[in-house]
Amino acid sequence: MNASNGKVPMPTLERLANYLRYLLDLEQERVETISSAEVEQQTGINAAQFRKDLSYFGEFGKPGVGYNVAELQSRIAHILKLDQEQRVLLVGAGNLGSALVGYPGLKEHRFNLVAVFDNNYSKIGRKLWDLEILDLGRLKEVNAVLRARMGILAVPRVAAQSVAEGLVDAGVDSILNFAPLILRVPPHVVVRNVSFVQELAVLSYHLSSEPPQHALDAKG
Amino acid sequence: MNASNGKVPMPTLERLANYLRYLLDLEQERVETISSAEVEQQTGINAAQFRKDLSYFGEFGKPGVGYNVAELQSRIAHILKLDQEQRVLLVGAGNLGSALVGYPGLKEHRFNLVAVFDNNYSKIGRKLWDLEILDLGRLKEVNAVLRARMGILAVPRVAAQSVAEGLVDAGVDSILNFAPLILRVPPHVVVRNVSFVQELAVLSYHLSSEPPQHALDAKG
DNA sequence: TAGATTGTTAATCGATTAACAATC
DNA sequence: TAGATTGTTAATCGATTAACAATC
Repeated sequence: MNASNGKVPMPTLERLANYLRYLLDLEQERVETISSAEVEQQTGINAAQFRKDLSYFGEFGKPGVGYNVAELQSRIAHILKLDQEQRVLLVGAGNLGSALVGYPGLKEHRFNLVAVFDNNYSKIGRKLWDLEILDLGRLKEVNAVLRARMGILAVPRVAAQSVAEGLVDAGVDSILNFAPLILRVPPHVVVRNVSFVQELAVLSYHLSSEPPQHALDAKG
Repeated sequence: MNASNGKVPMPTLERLANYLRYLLDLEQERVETISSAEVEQQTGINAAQFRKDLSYFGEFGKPGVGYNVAELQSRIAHILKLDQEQRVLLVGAGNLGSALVGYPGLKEHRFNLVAVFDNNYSKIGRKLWDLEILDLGRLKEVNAVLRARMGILAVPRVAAQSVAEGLVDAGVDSILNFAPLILRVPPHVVVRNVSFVQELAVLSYHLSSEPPQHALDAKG
């Protein structure tokens, strides 16, 4: 049910989520079948790449015909476990945490934010959207009941490592980390990092070579 | 001043921002010198990797001694253009946009959010923190004055492609995109994508193999 | 059947890591 | 000088792409 044999490259997993996004669109547009060449046209991802990515998980298409959109969509969703509820804990009820709770994309993909924690007593007990903000100290106790395995870390950098340890102690083994540091976690825990500054820094680097567009911009 | 000769691998650029983060810490702790082996200890990034990453940009250390923390910090900041103000336009004054304007990490790295745009008339004219929300239709006009080259796209998916085109038309050539789609932009424009759902999907996938931690959790 | 397109093997490309001569 | 650590070359590893036999 998982990757047939060995391990799946990380970039493949990342692309899988992209394919899914496009397949959901195509389903809405009542498109029944697509070929890998059409996927390349839509997404810009090489057709061979697409077929190779799928090959880690089995056979999905018919030679000479292509892929059934609905079937492929549902099989990719299944591979990524997006066909079942995933309970998620959020730590950090600041601006970012608030934006995440309000982000509809999570619910759409069946990620269910089941609790929000903070250590700031002026926030504890208040509501973030429809969720009451809980005392960070209750993390383990609360998750003994909720049994979420995913956690989102939206706290300041200085707090991140210790909160991560708290999450792990509470049974979380997948962490989405927004704090700009490399977390130390036990080997069974998977961490994904999102760093706005890193992303902007990479963009900033690339500005160097480009000519300032304004100078060229005569028309308009 | 840029990469001596050829092109720099993307992963190298991403790591550069990480090194910088740790160097700033070390500077605060008054650490004067570090070796690549110490960097590996701190960050978990292979020492040879670190030296190789730097080698794309010149020589930074002294054999037998190591690297001067302050100098290395400032040179990496210079490479990434984080030693000068970068003006950034934000489009989308929703929850995410609001979180970004309030995020202090941007200012710290000299990213300056100079204007916020939205097309929702109930938002235009109101303030997001200290910035007035401007009519999206005024993007080009406003940026003719501000001359920002970076843009952040924090709008719903359906609007993203057309807003991206507006940004490019307004002279932006670096885009940080939070909408879950692959933007079509001219070749001179660089795009970085951040997708919360994609990140969570990759984590969700990995849950499969791991044993539920709670079951093992006997000690209290 | 003829045409189209898959799944997969082989070839290419690029990034990571190890090894080491140069050098402080 | 002896010890430490760099910058870089060479070896390894892994991911992308091209090519094609299998097959609908």
